[in-house]
Amino acid sequence: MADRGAAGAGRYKGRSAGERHAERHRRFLEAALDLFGAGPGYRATRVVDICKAAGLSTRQFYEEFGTIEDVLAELHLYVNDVAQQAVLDVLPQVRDKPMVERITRLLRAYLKGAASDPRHARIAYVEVIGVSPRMDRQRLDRRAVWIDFLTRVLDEAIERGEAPPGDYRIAAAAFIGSVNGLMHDWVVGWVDATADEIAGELLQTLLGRYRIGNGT
Amino acid sequence: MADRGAAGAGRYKGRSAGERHAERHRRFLEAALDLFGAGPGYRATRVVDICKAAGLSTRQFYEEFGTIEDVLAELHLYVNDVAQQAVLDVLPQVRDKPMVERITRLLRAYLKGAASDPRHARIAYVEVIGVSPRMDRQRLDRRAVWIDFLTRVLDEAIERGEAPPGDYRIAAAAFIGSVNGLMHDWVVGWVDATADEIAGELLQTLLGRYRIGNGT
DNA sequence: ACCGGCTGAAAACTTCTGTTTTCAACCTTG
DNA sequence: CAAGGTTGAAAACAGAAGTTTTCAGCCGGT
Repeated sequence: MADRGAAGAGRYKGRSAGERHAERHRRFLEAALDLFGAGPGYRATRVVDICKAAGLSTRQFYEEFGTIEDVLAELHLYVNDVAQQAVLDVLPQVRDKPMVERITRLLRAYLKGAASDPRHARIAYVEVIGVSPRMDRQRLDRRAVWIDFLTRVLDEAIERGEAPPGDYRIAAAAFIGSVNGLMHDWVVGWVDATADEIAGELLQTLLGRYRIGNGT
Repeated sequence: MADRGAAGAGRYKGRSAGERHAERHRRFLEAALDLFGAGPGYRATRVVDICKAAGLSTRQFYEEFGTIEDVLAELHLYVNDVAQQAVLDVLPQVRDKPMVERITRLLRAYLKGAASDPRHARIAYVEVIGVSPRMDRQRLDRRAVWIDFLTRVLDEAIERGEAPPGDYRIAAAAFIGSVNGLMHDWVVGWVDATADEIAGELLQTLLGRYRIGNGT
């Protein structure tokens, strides 16, 4: 009885089990990004479609994910992270700028991060909607982060006297709703406008609502 | 060979075939309004659930509707009609009022018509989203009507000098997106606010965006 | 009272997908 | 080069709904 267990998590084609694992995970995610974001969409995509696009088998799919919804959830977190990182990247550059410019640049950074890849935009604003209580929960969690962020920025605008004081909790939630609503309509092609026009429109909405610039 | 065909579309329990037909149609719709709008929702409702709630059989269901989606489509048109009628009802009363008051009352009327029955609100802002290309088409059609209406009201505000002139086509689309986005979040419980607060918020957004009142 | 349409419940049938299993070919290690 | 893990494709299996059919009983006209 030789040491059979030694081959347990053996190497294969030069890579370790974990590496092969991660590689397939990535291939599944990329296939799903195409299918969900530029193909038939989440609802119309079957497990076998993802497998075919990834060049892998269903058995391997179930080795990586529990359900197809897990794939969507992971993609949702990912596209959100990309947008968030885009905002964080410009944050230090606008620290000492006047509020109007600051908000303009932050908003532009967000939209660039969220929507320069149309597949990302479709997943973030269209495909994740109305899927399940679990996905709703994840969306709500992410939304809470953005509301916090927006609230902090606005509070500072008030402190600096660049916006009239007041309680903007509902207004912040409303603006997030506006972004989601407009972006949805834009992504599905109901609004005929360029990305810049969309950004300008959201900016007008935000500045107009908070009367930023004329701190009465 | 007597006149057998005479019994063709006979009466039954005092009502004609058409009346019995219409009655069942109505019962299916009411059951679905409850299930979609206050129960498990459209996605989680099965044909047998509607039948059970309506006290009818699946065979009768398929005599009235082709698919469960037809039921949703009919309810969507209905709840939209209710909201539209609410707006049309106040229109004559605000003809000669100043713009701020006019828009305030129209918006309040809309929200009252669309959301005083929570089942209606849920169907209009939540359940119809992301269902199918066919439902998307119907949503788009209804949305176009609202954009037309809003554009007409705003053009008149400009004519009267109560808003600065400009091209507001994108802005109108954006506002509709805002309404849908905020109402969605509110209906699913993500925004903790009263109906009046929601109305006030949307009003601030609209007036702020269009600078209504100070026709520069 | 009888005949035939109408009703409502249940069963049967169908289709679509998700999920698991099988199997032959393939790699790596000892 | 033999043994045993690894892979990928296909087949088998399972389950949930949608949809159609059946059938016993009810109703209304002749």
